[in-house]
Amino acid sequence: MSQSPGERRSDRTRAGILAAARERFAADGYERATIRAIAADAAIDPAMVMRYFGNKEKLFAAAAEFDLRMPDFSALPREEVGAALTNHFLDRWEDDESLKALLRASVTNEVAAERMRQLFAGQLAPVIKNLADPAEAATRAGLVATQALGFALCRYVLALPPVAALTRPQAVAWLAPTITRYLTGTIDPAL
Amino acid sequence: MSQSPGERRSDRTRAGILAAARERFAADGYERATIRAIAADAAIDPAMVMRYFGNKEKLFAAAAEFDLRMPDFSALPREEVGAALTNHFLDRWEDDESLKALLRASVTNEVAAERMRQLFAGQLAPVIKNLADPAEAATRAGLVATQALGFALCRYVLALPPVAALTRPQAVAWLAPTITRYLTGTIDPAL
DNA sequence: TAGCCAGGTCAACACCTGTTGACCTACGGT
DNA sequence: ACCGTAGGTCAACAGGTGTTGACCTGGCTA
Repeated sequence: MSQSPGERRSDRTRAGILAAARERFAADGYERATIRAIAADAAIDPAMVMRYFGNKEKLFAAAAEFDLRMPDFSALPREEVGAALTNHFLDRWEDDESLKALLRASVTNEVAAERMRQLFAGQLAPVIKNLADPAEAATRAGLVATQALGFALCRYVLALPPVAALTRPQAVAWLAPTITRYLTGTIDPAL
Repeated sequence: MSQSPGERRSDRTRAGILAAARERFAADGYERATIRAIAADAAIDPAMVMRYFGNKEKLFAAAAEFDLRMPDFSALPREEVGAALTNHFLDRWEDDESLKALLRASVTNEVAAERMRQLFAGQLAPVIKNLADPAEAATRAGLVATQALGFALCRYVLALPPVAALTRPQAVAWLAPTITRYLTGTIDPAL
């Protein structure tokens, strides 16, 4: 039953399925990405996907596992945090298709939506706790999410021409001040 | 063949189908909203949907027809435009499910995505032409879209708790300065 | 009153989906 | 040489999908 951690032969196919799944989910969303198509991309039988992952939901859960890899910003000067966070988001978005898969799926799939919520509550909010009043961290994380996800949606998913055309420095120049304000702007207690 | 514009008997069912379609598309997205379910909601036979709208894509096109109803902001003092536009977006979002249907669908359906693009290019950008350098209007419209759609996504679709919990005045207080900057902020020509 | 036709029903089609279980195959340990 | 088993194939299932065409029906007009 057990085997020493040298690689099993199945590890490669398992990884292949996951890679294909990430691509398909990212490109097509949850319902249009079919197990048959994913299996075909991985040059494997659809039944293998079931053997390895149980069912489609679990496959998606495995494919959309995602770590924001938030750095520690607390050493940076306060006025640079916004730009650093903005750059980090854009980096993360561009070198890992999982986020696109997660975003596309979370709009119609409740499991994916819940994972999206936990991403911001569990990975972004804690970092913000080190930068601002911890009691306000969740709200500030939510506001950052609106701008980060909105930009990603417009640029990578909808491909709105003027947004897709922005260069990286332009994008950062526009977004960073917004993010900075969401991180550090004062909250009117009268509201 | 022709008939005076007094109401046909079919107008009511046609409207019923459209209302049901809007609800379903808004709640489930394009692929999960089935014609059978829409027909059931409208208490009608699925074949009627086909008779009236031809096919599912055309039904969606009819259900997701949407007018932003942009007011003329040019009379307002410049510093109030951001808040006014923010409020207008929230109003529009909350009293018409078509926008939610369009957003949910546009993430996986290319026709819907194209309609979303035209919404901002055709209805928002022209208004902005009256407020800023017309050459920059498209870019500014795109930036506004990132924040407006991102906020709507987080609040109405994903229901991120901290974003869903914001009161209307709080939401406006946070968003309006962002929108204002996207409308009027200077663009560094060096980028 | 007869007949036409907009408006509506019904059953079926061809296809695609996730999922299952029976079967094959090659290889490592004995 | 043998056989157990991890890894893989194949064909089929049950159910849901968009879509179609044949058929009914009730009210208006001639």
